[in-house]
Amino acid sequence: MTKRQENAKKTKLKLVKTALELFKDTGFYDINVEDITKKAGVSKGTFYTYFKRKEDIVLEISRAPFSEIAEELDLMKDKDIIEKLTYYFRRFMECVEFSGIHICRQWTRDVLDPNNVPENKDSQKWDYDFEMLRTILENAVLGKELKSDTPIELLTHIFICELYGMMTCWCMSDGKFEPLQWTEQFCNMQLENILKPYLT
Amino acid sequence: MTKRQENAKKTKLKLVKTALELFKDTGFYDINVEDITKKAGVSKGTFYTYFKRKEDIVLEISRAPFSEIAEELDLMKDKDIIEKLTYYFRRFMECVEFSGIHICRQWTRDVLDPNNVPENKDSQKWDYDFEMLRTILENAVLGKELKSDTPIELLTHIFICELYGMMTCWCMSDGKFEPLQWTEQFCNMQLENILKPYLT
Amino acid sequence: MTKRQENAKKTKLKLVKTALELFKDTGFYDINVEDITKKAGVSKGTFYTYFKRKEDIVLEISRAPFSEIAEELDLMKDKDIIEKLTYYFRRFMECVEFSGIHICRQWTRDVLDPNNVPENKDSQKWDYDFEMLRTILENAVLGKELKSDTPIELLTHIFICELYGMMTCWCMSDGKFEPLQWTEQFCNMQLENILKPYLT
Amino acid sequence: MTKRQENAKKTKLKLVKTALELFKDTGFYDINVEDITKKAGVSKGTFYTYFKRKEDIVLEISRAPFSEIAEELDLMKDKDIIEKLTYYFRRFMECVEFSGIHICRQWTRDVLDPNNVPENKDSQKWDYDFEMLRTILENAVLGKELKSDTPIELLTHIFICELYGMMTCWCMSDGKFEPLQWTEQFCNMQLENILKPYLT
DNA sequence: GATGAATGAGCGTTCATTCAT
DNA sequence: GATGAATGAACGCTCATTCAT
Repeated sequence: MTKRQENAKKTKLKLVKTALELFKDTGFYDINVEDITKKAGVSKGTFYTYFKRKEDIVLEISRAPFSEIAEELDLMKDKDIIEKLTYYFRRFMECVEFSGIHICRQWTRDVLDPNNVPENKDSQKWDYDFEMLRTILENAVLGKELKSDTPIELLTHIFICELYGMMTCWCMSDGKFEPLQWTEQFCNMQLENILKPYLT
Repeated sequence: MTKRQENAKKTKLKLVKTALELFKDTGFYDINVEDITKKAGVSKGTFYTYFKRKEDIVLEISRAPFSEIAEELDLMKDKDIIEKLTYYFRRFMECVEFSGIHICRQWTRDVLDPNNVPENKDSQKWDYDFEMLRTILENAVLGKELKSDTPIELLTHIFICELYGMMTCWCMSDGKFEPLQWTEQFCNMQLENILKPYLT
Repeated sequence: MTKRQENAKKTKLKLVKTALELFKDTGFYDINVEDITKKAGVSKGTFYTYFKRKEDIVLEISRAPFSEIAEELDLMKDKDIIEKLTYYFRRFMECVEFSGIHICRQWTRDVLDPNNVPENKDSQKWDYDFEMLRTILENAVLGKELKSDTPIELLTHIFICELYGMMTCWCMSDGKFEPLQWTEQFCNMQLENILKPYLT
Repeated sequence: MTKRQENAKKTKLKLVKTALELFKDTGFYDINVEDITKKAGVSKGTFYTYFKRKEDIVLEISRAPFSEIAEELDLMKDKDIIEKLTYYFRRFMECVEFSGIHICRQWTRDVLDPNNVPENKDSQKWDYDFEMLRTILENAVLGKELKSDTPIELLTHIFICELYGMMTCWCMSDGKFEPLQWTEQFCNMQLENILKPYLT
C-alpha cells in the first residue's frame, strides 16, 4: 500500500467515524455532508471521493459492528446452540445500541426504499441478519445438536422477529424499554422453551 | 352542526384520506403538501387550516384505525383472554398493513423526535399500545382468568415486543415476511405456551 | 347612535388598542391580523370591516396621540412662542415614545412607499408635522411675537429636523439616547438661541 | 490570491453591487434573493455562499461608503474643526443619499432587531457614527482647537441628532427636504454658533 | 355586522452533488 | 486525491384578503 493509499484509507475511516458520532446525536436527516466533512477536517468534495451518495456512508457505518459478530461466532464452535444464540442475541442488541436510534431508523428506510441500494440487494439488512441466524441453526443441525426435521425457517423467523421487536421497542419507548436487560430475560426464559422440541 | 362545520369536517376528512393514499404509495418524505392538497382538490393553505405542520396529519392517519380496536374489544367481554389477545394481535397487524410501510416508519420518527407531539405525551404510540395490552391483561386478572400474581408488566413487554417485531420484519423484509400469516402462527403456537403458567 | 353603531365603535376601538399593544412589543411585521383579532376577541373577518388593509390600522394608531397635541396647543393661546414650542417638542417626543419604536419605523415606511396611502396624501406624517410646526410659528408672527420677516420655512425645517433626529436617535441607539431628557436640553439650550434674532 | 479566490471575490462584489442597485429602486422587502442573483448572473444558491441571511448583504452595502469617510478625514489633519465637521456632515449625507432611502430604512431595522447582527455589536450604525463624531471632537480637544472642558458627549449628541434628523426628513418628506442643501445651511448657520463657546 | 374556512401567491433557505482548478 | 465555489431543484409554511353563510 502506497502512502497515498494509506492516507486515503485514513481519510475514509475518519469520515465514517465522524459520521457515526454525528448521526448518533442528531440523526441522519439533521446532519448534512458539510457537517461531516467539516468535523472530519476535509473538504466537502472529498466526501464524494469515497461515497457516491450521502446514504452510502450509512451502510459503511452499519455493517462494521455486525460483521464482527460473525467472526466471533466462528470462535465458539465448541459451545452449544443455546449459548451461541444467547451470545448472538446479546451482541446484536449491543450493536443496535452502539449504532444508535437514528441509524436504526435509517435501516428501515434504506432497505426498503427502492431508490436506495438497488444494485446491491445483498446489502439489505434483513437478508443479512436472516442469513446469519439461519446459518447458526443449520450448523446446529449439521452438528447434530438439533434434529434434522427442525423447522429452521420458522425458528429463524421467530428469532429475527424477536430481535427486531426489541430494537423497535427500544426506538419507540423513549428509554422505557431496556434492550440488553430484556435480551437476557428472553434468552433465559424463552430460548430453551422454543428450542426444546428440537434438541437432540 | 351547521353547514359550514359540516363542510369543514368533510374537507379535513378528504385531506386525511388523500394523504393516506399518497403516503402508502410513495412515503412521507416523497409527498409534499401540495401533492396532497392538489389531489384533495383544495388549496395549499387549506392544509394548514387543519394541520399545524405536515407531520401532524400522520397522527390523524395513524390513530383512527387503532382506536377502533379498543371499541371492538369492549364487545368481546365474554370471550377468554387467549381469544382476546389473538383478536388484538390480528387486528393490530391489520392496522399496520392498512397504514402501510411509510406510515409505520413515521411512527418511529414521531414518537422519538422530541420536537414532535410534545404537548401530548399520551399520543405516543408505544405508550398507547402498551396501555391497551396491559389493560387486556389486567382485566383478565380482575376477571379471574389469570392468577393474581401474573407478571403483567413482563407479559405486556413480551407481547408488544412481538407486535413491533412483526411490524418491523414486515417493513424490512421487502415482502418476504407476511405479517398476518405470521401473527396467526404466533398466536397458535406460542400464546398459550406463554400464558399457561398464569391461567387459573 | 344606535346600539349597533355603538358596538361597532367599541369593536374598532378595541382593535386599535390591541394592535398598538402588540405592535409595541413585537413590531408591525411580526404581528399578523389574526394575532390582533384573536387578542381583541373578534374574528379575522371583522378586521376588514374596519380597515381596508392591514397597514391602515397604523394610521389610526399613529394619528390619535398627535392630534391631541393640536387641541392642547389651542388652550395655550396666552403662552409665548418659546413655551408653546417647548410644549410641542415635549409632547411630540412623548407621543413618539408612547407609539413605540416599531410604529415609528412604520411611519418612515408608510409615508414613502408609493403603494401605501396613495389616495390620501394629507395623511403623510411629514406634511402633517410640518404644517403643525409652521402654524405655530405663523401664529406667532400674526400675534406679533415674531417679526414679520421671520424665515418661517427655515425655522420649521430646523425644528422638524431636530424632532425627527431625536426620534431616529432613539430608534437606533438601543436605549443609549434618552429622548425626553434630550428634548428638554435642546429646548433650554438652543430654542431661544435660534429664535432670538426674530423675537420682537 | 489564486484565480479561484479572485473569482469568488468578483462574484461577491457583483452581488453587492447588484443588490444596491435593486434596493435603491425598489426597497429591501420588495426585492427577493432571486431578483438579485438573476440580475447578477449567478444561481440562487451562490448568494448563500457569501451571505448567511438575506439581511446580511445590507451590512455589506452600508459599510463601504461610510468607512471611506474616516480615511478621508485622516488626510485633513491640517484643517480646522469647523472644516472637518462640515466635511463630515456633507460626506455623511452624500453616503445617505448614495445608499438610498430603502437602505436607510433597513438601518433602523438592523440596529434594533436583536436577531440581527447579534455577534458583532460594533457593527451597529449608531455606535459607529457616534464614535466617529466623538473622535473628531476629541482630536480637536487634543489639538487644542477646543477647550479641554468641552462637553464632547453633549456635542456629539447634538450633531448625530442633526445628521439622523436630516436623514429621516429626507426619507419622510418625499423629496421636499433636500439633504445636501440643508446640510450646508446647517453648517453655515449653526455649526459655528454651537461650537463658539468652546473654541480656543 | 360578524364569522372563519378557503385561498394561493410568495419566499427564504437548505443541501446533495458537480467539476474546474 | 483534494478542494470549495457554484448549482438549482425543492418545499414547508405564512398570511393578507375574500366571501358565502
